[in-house]
Amino acid sequence: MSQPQTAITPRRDEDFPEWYQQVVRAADLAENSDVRGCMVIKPWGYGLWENMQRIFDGMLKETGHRNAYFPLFIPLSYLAKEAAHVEGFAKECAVVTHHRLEADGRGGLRPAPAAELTEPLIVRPTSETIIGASYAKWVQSYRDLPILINQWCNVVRWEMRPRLFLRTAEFLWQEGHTAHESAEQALQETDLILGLYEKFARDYLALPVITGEKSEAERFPGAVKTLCIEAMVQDRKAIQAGTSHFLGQNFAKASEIKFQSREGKEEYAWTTSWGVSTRLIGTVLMAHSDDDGLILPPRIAPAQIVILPIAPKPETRDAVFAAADKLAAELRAQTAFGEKISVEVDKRDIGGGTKSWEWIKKGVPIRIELGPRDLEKGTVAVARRDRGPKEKEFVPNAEFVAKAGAVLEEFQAGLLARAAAYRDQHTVKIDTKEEFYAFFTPKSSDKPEIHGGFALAHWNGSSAVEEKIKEDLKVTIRCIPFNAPEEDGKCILTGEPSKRRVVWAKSY
RNA sequence: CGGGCUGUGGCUCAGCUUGGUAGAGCGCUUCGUUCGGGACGAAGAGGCCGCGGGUUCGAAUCCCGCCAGCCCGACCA
Repeated sequence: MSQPQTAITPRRDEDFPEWYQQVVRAADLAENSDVRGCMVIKPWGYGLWENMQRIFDGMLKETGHRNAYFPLFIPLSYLAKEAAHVEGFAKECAVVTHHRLEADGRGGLRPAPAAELTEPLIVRPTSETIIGASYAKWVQSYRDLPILINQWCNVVRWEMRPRLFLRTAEFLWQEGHTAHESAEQALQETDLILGLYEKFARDYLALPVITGEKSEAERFPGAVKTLCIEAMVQDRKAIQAGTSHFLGQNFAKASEIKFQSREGKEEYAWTTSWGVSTRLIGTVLMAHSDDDGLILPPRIAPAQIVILPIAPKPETRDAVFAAADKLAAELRAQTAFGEKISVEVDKRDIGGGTKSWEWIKKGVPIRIELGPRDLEKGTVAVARRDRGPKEKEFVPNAEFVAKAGAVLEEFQAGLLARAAAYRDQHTVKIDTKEEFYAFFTPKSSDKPEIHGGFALAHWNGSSAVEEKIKEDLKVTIRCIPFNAPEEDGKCILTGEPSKRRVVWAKSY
């Protein structure tokens, strides 16, 4: 029987979206549920999320934030308080209208007409308004500020075109909501959080991201200023991996968050909000994985090392299993990144090759095979997920235990370097309209190949230009990057003068 | 919500044009041989053919309606 050359079909270069779906499935991360647009996150995928939560939650705590929890349901009238906010979210809200069911006389159930709510509730698409209502009660004086609260929760946005992790009707995220005495302090908070997001993405998810500000067209509904981190994934599209919003006094006015200032005057508070979601899982997948499946950064892998006992003969089984457990215990006593190494021993009675391939597809950084011959020689067979699937190295047992942490750290650094090199390779300065259009136009239009990337090009600052380019090419401004030097140039479309290049790309 | 396509064991699909008692591969169970890289053989389990109606002696197959999913457009973390 002839095996496919790669564990995942199709390959990335053949059909990237389909490849993505197959990797999600092969890695056992999640599956579609019977409810359209909603996903079941399976233990391996949820383990990733738990690690992300633990890490980022720690970063928030260190910077003075505390967790709280606000209701899932929001009175319809709350959403209506901020005009731009309504505009942005009204189209995708789930609405609760009844509080009881009754028999419909045909063996089924229906909402009881007598139990209709006087005011419908919406399922939160985000919580600015309901949290604002609480803050309005909590804040009287400048002495009550700042309020620095975060919540981990689910939200619902009724999406038309769901894709596992990237865009689902229900998703998990954290949303931070802060209120401050001055615009400066709120802006500082917005910057602080963006910095945390960048660090989290780079140091833990191995994602090199561009930080910057969104153009008006891409701004959060109701925000004065939206900052973001943008990553490039392997089809060279951009993906917004996290956003931090300066809300000015828009939501404070809508929710009546007022306080008496140091000067004794009544003033509106200045608020921020910011979030990252389970979309990060999809981002990590698309940034690092290959044609054999998922590749996980060790710092977030639910298991960093898996031990596969090779017990061909029943009589060697007990000895091999015992040795595997012993090795696991020794490895767990070691550290990587200053934390205990996580190790799993897979004793399931299935074919050795099949088992190996399962873990390859799940993206475990290091696989250890331990068989009878190793016991005799005191070695282990080490395979790394960032090398070929059949490459393995026989290493003295003690030596591997001693250097396991260092290997994981090197693995993590390698992923980041590879992703950064890929991004840099596909980030180009473009100065003419012709070149710009050529860059973003695939050679085969019916089945577009992977093309494009990040284009750094000048822009006159007008939304009309953005709109035109979006219409022509489906390309948008991902951000106005912070690190870009000022330079004189001409708008890519109009030729008008421009002071700075912005990042253009197709996006998720 | 508009346009195109598809609904058949857990999964991927054939069968439908030309109606005649449900098929394959993978997966699953058991037994045996294997086992240091997706093993092989044998025997099994599993399906109101998306739902409802119609035509017919007879419908997975033809007709009508509905529902769901996928792809393409407008929206989005």
